[in-house]
Amino acid sequence: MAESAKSGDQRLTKGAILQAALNIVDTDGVDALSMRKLAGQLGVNPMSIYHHVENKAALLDGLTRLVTDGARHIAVGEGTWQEQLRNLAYEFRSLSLAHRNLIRYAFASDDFIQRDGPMWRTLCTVLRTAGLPESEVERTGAVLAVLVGGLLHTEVNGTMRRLIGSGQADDAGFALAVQLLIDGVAARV
Amino acid sequence: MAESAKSGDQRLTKGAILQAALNIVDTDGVDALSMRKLAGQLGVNPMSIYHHVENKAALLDGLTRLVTDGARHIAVGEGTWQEQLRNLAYEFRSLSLAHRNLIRYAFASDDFIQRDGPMWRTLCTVLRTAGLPESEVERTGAVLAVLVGGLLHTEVNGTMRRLIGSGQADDAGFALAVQLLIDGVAARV
DNA sequence: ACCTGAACACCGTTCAAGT
DNA sequence: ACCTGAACACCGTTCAAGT
Repeated sequence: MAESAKSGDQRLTKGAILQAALNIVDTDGVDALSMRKLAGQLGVNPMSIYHHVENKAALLDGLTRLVTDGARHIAVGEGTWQEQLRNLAYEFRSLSLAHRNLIRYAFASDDFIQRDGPMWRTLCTVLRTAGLPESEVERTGAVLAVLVGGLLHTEVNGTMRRLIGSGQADDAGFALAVQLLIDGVAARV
Repeated sequence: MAESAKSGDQRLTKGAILQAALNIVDTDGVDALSMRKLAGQLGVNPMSIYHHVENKAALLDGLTRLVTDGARHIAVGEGTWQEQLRNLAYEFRSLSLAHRNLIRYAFASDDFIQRDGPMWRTLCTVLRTAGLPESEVERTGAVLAVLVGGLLHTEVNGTMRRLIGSGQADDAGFALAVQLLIDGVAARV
């Protein structure tokens, strides 16, 4: 189990570091990630890591970027703006659920939702095709991004499941929330 | 500045511990709170604290409960259900903004939004008077609680201000979001 | 009952020294 | 250029000893 990824390449690379770190975070959470444990996992001196990564914060940043790069290829479909909005929300969701522990950490930081990121731009485009006045597009986009983000944050940390006592709590809660938001937008076009 | 709260009472009390801890969190953030620094602030041996508080996690829990106890006295007014919902949201907001650093931490935990807490109960009551079918009250309540919570989380951590580049970004964003949610609920009654 | 000092098992990070 | 060991300045927490 330990001493992974050390067979062919004796050189330590940033990619290997990120991969091992993501592994720890995915299985044991962000709190379980320490430079020392990560080094142990890589079979390397703890200080070697600092030659490829500035510090622990930068490492976590790199992890977040690695995982959210999947957002660069979002297809929103050709349906109505309601369907496009729903698709976008579900894209955001599956991206978040793929690495729950990391995303839970990322939401706590203050720069997770990126202005002018691919997701943001798509969202604004959809709102424009919905017929929202240009002066309201950005503000509404920000609010929607933040609301869906918060929604996913509570799904990922288990709050949603706790509040709704049912089996399909997360799916049902997310679907209801998205529908509610779409209705809210519809009232403003 | 240091050695505060040690004049009359030589006995260490849980109340004094919580107060000093809240002070540190309010001014320097949750990460700046350590048992050792807290003890220094109280002019006491770090280990003395453990006679009044089980551990650091319990201390932070106590802090959260201390601050959110204000929710016990929420008045929602006599207006329409829309006005009541808006009032409730703004009560939640002022409670959150009073201790930004602590609330920022609390949102990251998985048990901040309490089912059957005073806020939850009020929310469900308002939804019933709005005419929402009983079978949907709890689920809708959960979703609204979670959405407003996420909204406040991003206001408190600065995301909202960053996404909307204006001066009154937080106020405008919150108002818009709440109106959008109310419209969403209106579409379901 | 309450307080304390020493100690344990950890952290992130710096820095000088090695190859 | 990359790696490493020792060291610094911190953590939370346990435990035996004091009053």
